[in-house]
Amino acid sequence: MTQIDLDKAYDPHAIEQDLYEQWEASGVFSPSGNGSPFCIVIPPPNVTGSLHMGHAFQDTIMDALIRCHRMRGEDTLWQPGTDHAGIATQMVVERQLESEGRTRHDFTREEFIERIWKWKDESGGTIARQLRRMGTSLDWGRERFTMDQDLSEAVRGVFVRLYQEGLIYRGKRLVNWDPVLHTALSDLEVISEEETGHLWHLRYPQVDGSGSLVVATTRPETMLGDVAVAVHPDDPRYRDQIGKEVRLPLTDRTIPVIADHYVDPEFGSGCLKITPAHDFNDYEVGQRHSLPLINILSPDAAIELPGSPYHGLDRYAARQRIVADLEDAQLIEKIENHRLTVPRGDRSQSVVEPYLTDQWFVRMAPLAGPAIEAVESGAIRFVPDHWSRTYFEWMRNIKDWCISRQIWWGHRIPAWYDEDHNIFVDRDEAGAQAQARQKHGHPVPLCQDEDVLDTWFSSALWPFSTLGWPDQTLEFKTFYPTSVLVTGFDIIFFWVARMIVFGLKFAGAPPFRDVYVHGLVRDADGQKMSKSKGNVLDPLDLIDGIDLDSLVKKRTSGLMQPQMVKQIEQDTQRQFPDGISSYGTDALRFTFASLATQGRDIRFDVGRIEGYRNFCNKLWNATRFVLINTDGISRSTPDHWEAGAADEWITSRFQLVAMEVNQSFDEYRFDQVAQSLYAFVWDEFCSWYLEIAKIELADTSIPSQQHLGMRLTLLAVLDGSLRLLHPLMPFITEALWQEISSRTGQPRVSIMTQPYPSGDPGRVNQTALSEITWIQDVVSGLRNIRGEMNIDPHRRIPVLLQGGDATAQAYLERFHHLLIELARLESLEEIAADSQPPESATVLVGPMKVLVPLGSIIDRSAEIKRLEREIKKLRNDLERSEKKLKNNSFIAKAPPDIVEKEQSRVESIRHSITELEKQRQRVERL
RNA sequence: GGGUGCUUAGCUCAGUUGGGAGAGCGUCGCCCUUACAAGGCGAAGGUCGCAGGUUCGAGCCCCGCAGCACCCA
Repeated sequence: MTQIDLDKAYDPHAIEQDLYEQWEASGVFSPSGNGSPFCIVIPPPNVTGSLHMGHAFQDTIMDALIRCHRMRGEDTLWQPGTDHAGIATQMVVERQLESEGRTRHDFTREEFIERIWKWKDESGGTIARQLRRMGTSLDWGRERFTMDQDLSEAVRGVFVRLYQEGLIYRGKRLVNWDPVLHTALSDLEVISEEETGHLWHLRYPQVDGSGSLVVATTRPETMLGDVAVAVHPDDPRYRDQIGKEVRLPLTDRTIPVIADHYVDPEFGSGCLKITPAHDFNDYEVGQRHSLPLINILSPDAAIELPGSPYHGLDRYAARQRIVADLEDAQLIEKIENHRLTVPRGDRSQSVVEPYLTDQWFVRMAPLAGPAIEAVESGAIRFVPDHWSRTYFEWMRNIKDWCISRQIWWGHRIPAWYDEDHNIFVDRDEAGAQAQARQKHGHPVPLCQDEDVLDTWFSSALWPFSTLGWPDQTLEFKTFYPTSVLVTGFDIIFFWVARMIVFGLKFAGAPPFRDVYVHGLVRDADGQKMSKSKGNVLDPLDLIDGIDLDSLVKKRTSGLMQPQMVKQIEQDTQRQFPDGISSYGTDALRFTFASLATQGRDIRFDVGRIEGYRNFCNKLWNATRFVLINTDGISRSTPDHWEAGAADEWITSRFQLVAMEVNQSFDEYRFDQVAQSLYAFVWDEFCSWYLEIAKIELADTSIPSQQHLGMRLTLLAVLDGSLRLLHPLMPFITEALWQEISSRTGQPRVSIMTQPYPSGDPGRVNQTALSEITWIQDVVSGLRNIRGEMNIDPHRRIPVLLQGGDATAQAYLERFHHLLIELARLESLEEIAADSQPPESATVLVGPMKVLVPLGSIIDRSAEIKRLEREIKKLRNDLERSEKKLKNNSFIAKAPPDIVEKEQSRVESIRHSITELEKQRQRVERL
C-alpha cells in the first residue's frame, strides 16, 4: 500500500494551533484590496469578558460569512475590537480593590482610571486569545477599543453636535437609580420580573372626620412622599371625596383627593396614593395635577427626611418601622400576599428606585424617523424579516435615552459649568473656556461634569468610528456602510437600533445592509445558560475536553448562592457522566452552523457535536483514501484522461451542491449549508463514489485513461468539497487541502485564498445522474432484501433481472461488474420477460424486477412479511391516487401535469402491486 | 393589558410560490469489509396542537381555540 503522511485518525489538536499562527502571520486576514468590499464589524465583546457559547456561536457565523466572501474574491474586512463596558469593568476593578480592603474613593478619579487601564492591559486580552482558538479570521492589526483616543474623539464630536442641535439636553427627571452602584440606568438596563410581596391597605383619615380612605400599596414606605390620593373620576364610591383632603399618617401633612383616569377602580380599594418623586406613573399624574415632588430617599435608598424619626433608615428597615407604626395607630386595613413586578439593575441585581436627579438625555423621537424609514424602505433588511416588527414597535414608541452614568470609567461628558451653573458643551476644555469667555467677557473658572456616558453611546458609533470616522479614511470610504451585522435579538434595542440612528445621522448612511438576527444558545434542556444556574458550557472545554471533576469545580466555584452547589453537581454528573471529551474547533463550529436555524432558542446538545466530530473523522479518512489512490499524480495536469459514469455523476452532484451551498450562504441559512455538505460528503462522496472508485480502480479491464480520470475526479471533488466546507471548518479543511495540494496542482499556500466553488450548471450531466440513480436503486433494493432476510453480508448471492426496458438492459451490460461488486453478487443475469423465474425474493426498480432466487438463503416467512408490508404500502398509495382521479373537479381544475403525474403513478403502482402479489402467492405456495 | 414567535418521528429541529413529510441523535437487526467501529448495510417510527374555512388539493393560506416561550408597559 502507498505510504501517506496522514495519521489514521483525525486529531484536532495536532493541527489547529499551528495553522492559526500561519494564517495570522501571513496577513491573509487583512483586506486584499481587490474586489468588491465586504465588511462585518464584530459586536464588541465586553473587555472584562471571556468567550461564552453565545460569542462562539455568533463568531462562527461571522467567520463563515467572512471566509466565504473572501474566497469569492471580495475585499474582505472583519473588524475586531472590544467594548469598555463601563459599569461591568468598574465593578471588576472595584471588587479587586475590595479584596485589598480599599474602595475607589481611596483614590482620585485619575488614579482609579489608571488602575483600570492597567487591569485592561494585563487582563483585557483574554477574549481576543479565545477568539483565535475559534479560528476567527479577524483583521487583528485593526483591533479597536471603545476608549481608544480616536474613538473617544468621535464620541465627543457626536455629543457636541447633538447638543448643538438640541437633541441632547440635561434635566431633572425621574430615572432608574441603582442604589448600590450609585448611578442612573437606562430603561433597557433594568430587568423587571415578578416576585412575591405584599399589598398593604392603608387607612388615610379624612380631614373632615367623616372616616378614612383606604389606599393599597406595594411600597408602604413611600407614603412619606405622598402628595395626593387619586380616584377614578367616574367611581361612584369616591365621587363626593374629590377635592377634599385626607391626613397623611405619620406626618403632619394633609393631602388632596384628586380625580385621574389613570386609577384602576378594580385594583385594591380604588384609591391610589400618589408619590410623584418615587414612581413613574405617579410622576405623570403629579405633572397633570401640578402636584409637588417630595423626595424622601438618599442615593443609597435610605430615608432622607431630616427631623423625621425614619431619617437614615434603609428603605426596607423603614418599611418595617412604618408598617409597625401604622399598625399601632390602627391604620392598616389588611395585608395581602401579592405578586408584583420588581425592577432590578442588570449588573448589581439591586432593586432600582425611580429617583429624581439631573441627567443627560438624547431626544430620540426626531432621530427615530429616518431610522424607521431606513428599514421600511428596505435600505436595511432584517433576517429573518419578522424582527423588523420588533424594531418598529420599539422605535415607534421610543422614549428619550438617559445617557449619563454616575461612574468614573467611560467617556466623560464634555460639558463644563461655571459658578452660575451655565453649561458649556465642547470637545475639550479649551473650547468650553472660549465659550465661557465669550459669555462673560472674561475668563471664568469652569468645572467639568462628573458623569460619563452610557457605554452603548460609544457602541452606537462602532460601525464607523472603528473605520476612522469622522476622518474620511480609505477604510471608511471603502467599507462603510458595512455589509451585514450579526447579532442576537436581545440587543436589537440596546445596540442595533441606536447604531442605525447614529449611522444615519452622522455617517450619512445606514451602518449595514443586512441585520442577521440569530437565536440565543441555551443548554440541552432549553434553559438559559448562566453562572448562577451552573449550567454554562465553555466553548473551550468543548474544543479541548474537560474531566467531570474539573467541570463540576468550574461550575460551582464563585457562586452567589452556595446552596446551589449540590444541585449543580448532580445535574452536571447526570448530563456529563464522563466529563466532556475533546471535539476540536471545527466540530464545534460545524455544530453551531447546523443549529443556526431561524428559531429563537438554540439548544446545545453534546450529542450533536459528537456527530460532527465523527464527520471530521470521515472527511479525514476520505482524504486518506484519496491520497492512497492518487499516488504519483502531481502538479502537471495530464492530457489523456476520460471520465466514466460515476465520475460524471459525482462531478454533477458537486455542481448542484455547490450551487445550493452558495444560495444558502446568501440566505444566511447556515443550517442548510451544513446539511447539504454533510449529506454530500458522507452519503454521496464517501458512501457511493468512494465505494465505486474502490471497485473500478481495482478493475483491470477498465482502460488506464479512465482510471486516471477517476483519480483526477477524486482529487477534484475532494478539493472542491474542502473549499465548500472551509468557511465552517477552517482547520481540518486547510490541513487536508495542503495535503492534496501537490496533487491538485495548486501552489501550497492556503485554502483561505482559493476560489469558492460556485457550481457550474453546464457541468451537470443528466445522463450520468440517471445512470447512477438506477444503480443506486438496484443496489439498495438488493441490500434491502439482504438486510431483511438477514443474509450474511459476506455471502455472495445470485440475482436475476426481468422485464427491464432497453435503457435498463444497456445499463445492465455497462455496469455489470459494478453491480456485482457493490451488491456482493455471485452472478447477475437477465432472463426473458416471458420466462418463468425460479421462486425468488423480489424488488422492483421501475418496471424491472430484481430477483434473488430462493434457496437455502431465503427465509420464506420473512419474505412474505416483507412483500405484504410493501403491498400494503402500495395499496394505501393507490387508494389515495384513485380517489383523486375519480374526482371530476380535480381533473378539471388541477394543472394537467399534476393530473398526468397522478395517472402515471396509478399505473405504476398497479403494476407493482400485481407483480408483488404474484410473487407473494408463489412464495406462499412453496 | 399590548406585541412577537412557537406547537411536525422517542429527543432536537428542517420543510422553498399549496401538488405524496425529511435530517441528526436515539432505538432495533446483521457485519471488525485495509479510508474511517469516531465505521458499514438494513429497518422500524408521524391524525404535522385542536376545531373550522378557502381550494380540485392544506404541514404550508385565512378565522377561532388551547398550550408554551419571549418582548414591551
